[in-house]
Order: sequence, then structure tokens, then C-alpha cells
Amino acid sequence: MTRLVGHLDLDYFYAQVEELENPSLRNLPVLVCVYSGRTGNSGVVSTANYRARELGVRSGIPIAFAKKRLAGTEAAFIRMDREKYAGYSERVMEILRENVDVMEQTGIDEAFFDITKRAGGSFEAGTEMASLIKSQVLQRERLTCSVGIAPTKISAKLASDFKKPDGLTVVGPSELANFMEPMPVEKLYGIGDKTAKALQGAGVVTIGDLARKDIPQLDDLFGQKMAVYLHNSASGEDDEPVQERGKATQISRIITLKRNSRNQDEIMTQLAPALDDVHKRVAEKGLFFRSISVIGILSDLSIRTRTKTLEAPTSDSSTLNRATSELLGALVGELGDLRRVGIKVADFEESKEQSSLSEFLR
DNA sequence: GTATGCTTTCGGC
DNA sequence: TTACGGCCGAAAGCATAC
Repeated sequence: MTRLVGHLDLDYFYAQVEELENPSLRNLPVLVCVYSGRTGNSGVVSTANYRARELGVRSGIPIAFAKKRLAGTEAAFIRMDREKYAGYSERVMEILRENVDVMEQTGIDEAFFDITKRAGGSFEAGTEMASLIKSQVLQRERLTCSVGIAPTKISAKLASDFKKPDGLTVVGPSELANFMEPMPVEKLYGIGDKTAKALQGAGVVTIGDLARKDIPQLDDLFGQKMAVYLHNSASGEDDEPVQERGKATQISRIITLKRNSRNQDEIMTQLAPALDDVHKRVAEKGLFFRSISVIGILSDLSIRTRTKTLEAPTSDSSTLNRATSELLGALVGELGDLRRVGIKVADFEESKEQSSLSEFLR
């Protein structure tokens, strides 16, 4: 049975929210930035609106670089406000949830959904539903999004990416092969620079090239698991179901140090608010964690981590602080100066009250 | 060989 | 000339047990 899978992506999300709240920004280059606090311009661009993209500024580049690129224009540099965007995101996801059979949020600004049932398997009906979702998001939240409808998750994501902003692309089963074939392989989820290079060596440039390779050929290059994944993805036969995501599996916080340092006290002082924040978020959700990691980023921006797994889950802040201190010591001992440092907790269990409740219900 | 668990790195947005 | 965040989930890598 052919599925109707959808993918929704909020257009240049953070920057669009800023435009929405301040319409005078609409025709300017708008950059939502993460300021690290080290120097005035230290940090990166998180999201750029389309006007800024036309001028060569995109997400991930240093703010100082963007400043140079946009010298002489009236560009708006805006500090990122994640909580604000999360509010908009939650309301949009709720609209989506009301209109689909199953939905799977995969980021703050995107989600997969399945409408096979309520569209009765019809792509015409599916198109109407996608249209309705888009207009509800626009009416209720004043935001545009791009939506794709196709038979699988991978093809739905390609479809939402096909026309943006404010796009709606529907790819029925009979059009699927022609739609995917000409696209470069790196458009496929899970194929980055490294895999794309390796594929290019084997004469594979487009998704169509990849679909024509058989599994044994790919097995030699990438191993069996990856071979099957690549083959199915490129052939439009990926069968990953759309599934509601459960609770978060990790909670982390990373900061940039005022200056590079290997001094444990100096680092712990700056890390303390992040530790408090992580502990607060864990407590709010009633979680117990068993794994604690310290993340260190060196001056060359490479990332190193050290992890400690506890005997038993805890929510105790002094345990968190002690373990962090210990892991940090190990990390700076081996690596020397750090530029940024972070803390992560994971391997969650429900709080005792909740687990006895679920036991009782069972 | 296979399943499992833990640590580290990778890659998307 | 250089410039450089903060999250998340999953894969990869490795060890151990059977």
C-alpha cells in the first residue's frame, strides 16, 4: 500500500519570526546570530533570510565575515532568542498534529507526518490537506512553510526542499523515480561530503546513478548496512515509518570561555550557570540521568568528550557538579587549553514517582 | 558470530 | 588576512559476555 508521507519545514525560521515581530525588517538582510560573548562580534550566523542569502550570507558563517559581506547595506543583526522561537514552533507543531494521522518532529522547525489514512490513500486528497495545513499555519501563526508530500520519508524531505520558501510539492508514486533521479546524491539524508566523495569515485553523482548500483557493489565500498540503506534510499523504497518521538534522550549546554584556558577553577566558574541550567531542565522534566559528559572544544574547533556512567540514576546537582569537575580535569589534563566547554546528561529514567505510577497502571 | 553496553565522534539544523 | 554556536539524535568504534 502506497503511503502518503509529508515533510514540513518552516522557512528560514528564526529570521522569519523576527520579520514577523518587526515588519520593517522585511526588505532588509536579516541575520539571527549567536553571540559567544568573547568579543563584540564573536559568534556565528544561525539563520539568514533570503535577502541576506542573495548577498552571500548563510547560516554557519562567522558574524565578522557576514559584517564584511554586508558592509554598506542596512542589514539587521539580531541576537538569537531560542525560547521565543520554541513558542512559535510548539504552536505550529500543534496545528500539524491536529491535521495528520501521525507526526514526528525532527527539529525546532521541521517535522514528518503521515496522512495515508485520512487521505484514503489519495494524493489528490493529500494535496488538499497539505494546502490546508499551510494556510492554517499562515492564518494562525503568520508563518510560511514549505511542504512536501511523497510516498516515503526520504522523498517527502526532498519534496519539501524542492520549492521554497512557501512551497508545496507533491510527488506521487508514478512520478517518484523521475523526480529523484537527477538530484545530486548528497541531497539524500545521511550522505555528507565524505560519502559523496566516495560515491563519486565509483561514478555515482546523481540519485539515479546510485539507484542503478546493486547492493553487492555498494557492499564492497560501504559495508552491508550502509549498502542496503543507500540502495533503498535512492530507489524510493525506504520504509522508515513516521513515528511520534518519545521524550528527549539528552540535555546539554555549551558555552564559549572568555579566553582559552586549561585552568579548572577558571573553567568551572564560567561553566556553573550552564550546570545549573542543565540541572534545572532535568528537574523540570522529572528525569533521572545515569550518564554525564563533559564536552571540550579546542582552539582548532575540534571536539573531544569524556563520559562517566553512574551506578544508579540520579537527579542530584552535587553529583553532577562533582562528576563534571572530575571529567573536566581529565579532559584538560590530556588536551590542554579549551576554547569552549559543555556539559551533557543522558541515559534518562523516569522519576521514581512516575515509574511506580506506571507500574501500578500496568 | 552475535548481542549488548559504553564512549566518542559525526552530521543536521 | 582572519574571522567560528549551541543544540540535538544517531552512527561508529570498541570491549565484553555468551
